[in-house]
Amino acid sequence: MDIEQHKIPQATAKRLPLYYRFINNLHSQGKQRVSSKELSEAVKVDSATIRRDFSYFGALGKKGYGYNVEYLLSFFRKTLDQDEITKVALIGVGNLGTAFLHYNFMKNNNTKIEYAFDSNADKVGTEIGGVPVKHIDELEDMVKGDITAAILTVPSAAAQGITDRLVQSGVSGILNFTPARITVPEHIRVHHIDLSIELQALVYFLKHYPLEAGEEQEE
Amino acid sequence: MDIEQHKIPQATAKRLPLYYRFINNLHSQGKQRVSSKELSEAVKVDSATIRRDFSYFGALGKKGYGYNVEYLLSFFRKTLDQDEITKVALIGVGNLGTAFLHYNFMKNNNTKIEYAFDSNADKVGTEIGGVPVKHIDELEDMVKGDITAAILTVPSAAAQGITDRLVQSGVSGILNFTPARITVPEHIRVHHIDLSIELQALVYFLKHYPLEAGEEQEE
DNA sequence: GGCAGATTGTGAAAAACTTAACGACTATCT
DNA sequence: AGATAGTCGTTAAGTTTTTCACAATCTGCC
Ligand SMILES: NC(=O)c1ccc[n+]([C@@H]2O[C@H](COP(=O)([O-])OP(=O)(O)OC[C@H]3O[C@@H](n4cnc5c(N)ncnc54)[C@H](O)[C@@H]3O)[C@@H](O)[C@H]2O)c1
Ligand SMILES: NC(=O)c1ccc[n+]([C@@H]2O[C@H](COP(=O)([O-])OP(=O)(O)OC[C@H]3O[C@@H](n4cnc5c(N)ncnc54)[C@H](O)[C@@H]3O)[C@@H](O)[C@H]2O)c1
Repeated sequence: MDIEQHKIPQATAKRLPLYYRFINNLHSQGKQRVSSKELSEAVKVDSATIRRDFSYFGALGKKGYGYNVEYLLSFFRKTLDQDEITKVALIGVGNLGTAFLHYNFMKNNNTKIEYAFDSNADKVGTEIGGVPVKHIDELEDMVKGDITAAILTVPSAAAQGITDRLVQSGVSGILNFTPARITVPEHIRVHHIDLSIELQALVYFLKHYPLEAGEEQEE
Repeated sequence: MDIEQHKIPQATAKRLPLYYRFINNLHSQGKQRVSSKELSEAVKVDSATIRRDFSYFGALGKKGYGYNVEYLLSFFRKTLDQDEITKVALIGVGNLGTAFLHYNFMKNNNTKIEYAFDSNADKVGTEIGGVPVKHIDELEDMVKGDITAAILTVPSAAAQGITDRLVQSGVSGILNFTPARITVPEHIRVHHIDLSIELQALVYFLKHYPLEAGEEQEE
């Protein structure tokens, strides 16, 4: 299973959850079939790209017909491992961390925030959005063996230190919201989401890349 | 100025704010010069890529020496228009919106959230993080002519409706945090930041693309 | 049963992006 | 002064991703 999976381009892999969500929507609406063109309009991805993406998994559709929503859904559910839940920890229950805890990532999602951690005694012991907030000293004990990935929303000065501890505790992926570019061993995957940079980049594009008719949109 | 700017690859443009931030840090630390290799370690971008990126703007460095931090900083400040402030509005003062309001985007940044808007009467009239919260009915009046971009943090059901009103009011860029893929006229730029998808994609990569020594990290 | 129209899957081309490699140059040490 | 250890800018190669365009083939209808 894993050998063939490796053939799937990373760009495609990143779009899979997006496809999954929209197929899910269609299914809830009772739609039976969908074409790459329709899907394209909904998710704002070129229809040829969608067909190409799907084709990496074999022939999911039927010529002249399109894709069967039910079949597509069950296929993606399997492919995205929607049936097993991945446990996640969140570190840093501040403004951003609290917002995430209130948000139910489980909805349409195979991930669950099991624990949150903070160094602030006022927050420890509370429960936010159904997630218990633990003291950061308990990090290693709670995470070890159980938690696959971590969401990092601590102040940037603390980012590297916490990262090292997460790595020590066996976490294999980190979603880093701090502006710090953290250093990790090679087998650990880090995705950076840098909100200030996103905003600045948008503004830069507005000024320097005025959109003409027919131009591209970004992710 | 704009004609030549268009030669800069989008991938490069997205990295500029990142470079700017780190150059700023170096400058604060009193560092005089920096090499592409050092910068590479700090921002986790290949040093060849950095040299290539910088070279789109001409010869910013000196062979055998590196880059002068002071010069680099002033160059990027100019290029990223750090001297003029771009006014931004935030729509939807919920969990996520509130977190953003508390965060000072002005710090190291040329953007300022001028107003926030919400439909909830309890929130209207308050001030969060120094930003006044207005009623959504005032959107058109406040935004018109004054605001360049908007941060969208409303429930996804409201996203398209608010988007249409933003477009009507002359906003030219939207940072969309809702899962809805909004439709806009061609001259409007939308960047989607879809946090659920980011988390799901990370998990997918962990399962299907285990990192070997020497492999790549994602943004 | 057959035909018009729709839509896929994909080969091939193009575009976009990254990386390697190296000539030219700087700074510093002996 | 000459040797040594960097370092840039850039050319060229490599890689990844997107897009075009169309034969193959299925649907839906008559
Ligand atoms: N809030 C935003 O909109 C926003 C935007 C962009 C980036 N960020 C980044 O996200 C991160 C969090 O931002 P925030 O606004 O939520 O900050 P915050 O100060 O509100 O929250 C940080 C939390 O981390 C906790 N903390 C501090 N040190 C800790 C440690 N060593 N171990 C465990 N917990 C610790 C604090 O007690 C606090 O609760 C920051 O790095 C910030 O730069 C935030
Ligand atoms: N909170 C998260 O961590 C998170 C994560 C991923 C995605 N999102 C997305 O971000 C968006 C906001 O999430 P949230 O958790 O902040 O939701 P929320 O419900 O806490 O906040 C939404 C806010 O928008 C306001 N609102 C509703 N309709 C409005 C309208 N027509 N005009 C103006 N304001 C209106 C509400 O009063 C509320 O204050 C949602 O689309 C959500 O899916 C949030």
